[in-house]
Amino acid sequence: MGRADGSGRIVSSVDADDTGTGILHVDMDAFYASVELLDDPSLKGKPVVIGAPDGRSVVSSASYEARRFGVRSAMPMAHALRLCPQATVVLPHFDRYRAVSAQVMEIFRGFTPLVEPLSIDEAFLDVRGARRLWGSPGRIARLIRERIVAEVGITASVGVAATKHVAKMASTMSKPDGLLIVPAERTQEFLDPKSVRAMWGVGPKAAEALEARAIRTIGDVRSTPVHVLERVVGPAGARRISELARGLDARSVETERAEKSIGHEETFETDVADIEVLRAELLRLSDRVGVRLRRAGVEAAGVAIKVRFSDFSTITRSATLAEPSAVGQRIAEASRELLAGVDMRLPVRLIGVRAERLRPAGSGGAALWDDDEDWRRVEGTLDDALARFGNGAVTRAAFLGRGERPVHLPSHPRPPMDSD
DNA sequence: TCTGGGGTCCTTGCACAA
DNA sequence: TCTGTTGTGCAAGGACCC
Repeated sequence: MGRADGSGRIVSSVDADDTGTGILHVDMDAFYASVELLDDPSLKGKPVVIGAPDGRSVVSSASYEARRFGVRSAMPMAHALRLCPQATVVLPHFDRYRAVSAQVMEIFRGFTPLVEPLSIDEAFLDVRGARRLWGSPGRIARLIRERIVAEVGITASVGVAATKHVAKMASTMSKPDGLLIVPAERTQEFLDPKSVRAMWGVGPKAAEALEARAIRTIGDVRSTPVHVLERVVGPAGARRISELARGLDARSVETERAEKSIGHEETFETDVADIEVLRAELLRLSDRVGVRLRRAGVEAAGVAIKVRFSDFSTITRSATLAEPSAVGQRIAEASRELLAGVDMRLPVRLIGVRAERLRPAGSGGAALWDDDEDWRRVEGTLDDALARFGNGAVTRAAFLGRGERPVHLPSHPRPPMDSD
């Protein structure tokens, strides 16, 4: 598997066993900071913090030199600069990060088409079908790391395992600039002693609740009955962590993922109590959301707003649009109506708009078809439904126009208790 | 210390349809 | 006609991730 190398990370030796593996998790090291160092070599060896130096911003990324002072991502910038006053603060250049990210993802796709980008700086790869061309998963991981350094000039850490969850944990432990391989048969040995906090989906709240019941390691999770875990993290969470603790993770590497919502939010420099300023901000944010919806070729069936008050309490309000839309003006109208229903008891720190329940543009209609056995909802027009199922079979049908609110109808056989 | 912005998923409560 | 049951969708809030 791997050994500690004295710097806090655990890495595998060159000849490490990779039997039974095939999933790679590749994670770029201090990505934004690394790209900035690449573009300005004079920053090398210095503590660098990415973010806005003013007001209410937080740290987006920090070089490993800055991390030695305790600076971490998501830390308020003011706090970071108290810990490390000599740090160089660099404004983020997201377009540049996206370009470098695309370059790295292309390197991945040179080894396997099964690449699932998780965020701008990390991805899962399924290399089980690439053995004949490139060799074992461990060898592929080494080649990928070498190519990223040679062609992009930054470093990445890679976890190699039989499942996504273990691969991700392994890459985290090997950071920075490391490689950790967990052969399939040693998965349990790898997982058992790790803290529950290392598990995907266990954040500070869940970890605290688990630890309060003396469930501190992944091994403890494994030996705790699911019904006990359910009381701590709910039924879905219990099922998930119970399986992950046993090394079970059936999730495959997915190359396609449809966006489910698109939103924008903004924290004001100083809190705002003027409703007209808030309404203007909603229009501005809605316009940006509309542009992104149209670019993506989708419409929103719902709109949600988020309001964070000066005491950091946060509320959300959402509504279904009369008609799915990708027009900023319509989204703004809906947002303003939602805002009108909010109790503005305190000045506002942040306001946001989110378009939800996205669907392909122009697909707002649906035919409802009843053959006396089963209701079905068919995307498209009534004619589409008749063409598909035939006039004779359709005894009742209705068309939901784009302006109509969808009617709730079961898409399954009626339950036995049905009384009509 | 004083908390960004982009998201996803889960839980709870309510309303509705049959 | 009314009621209990069940499935589903919506709304709101919260945890979590990068």
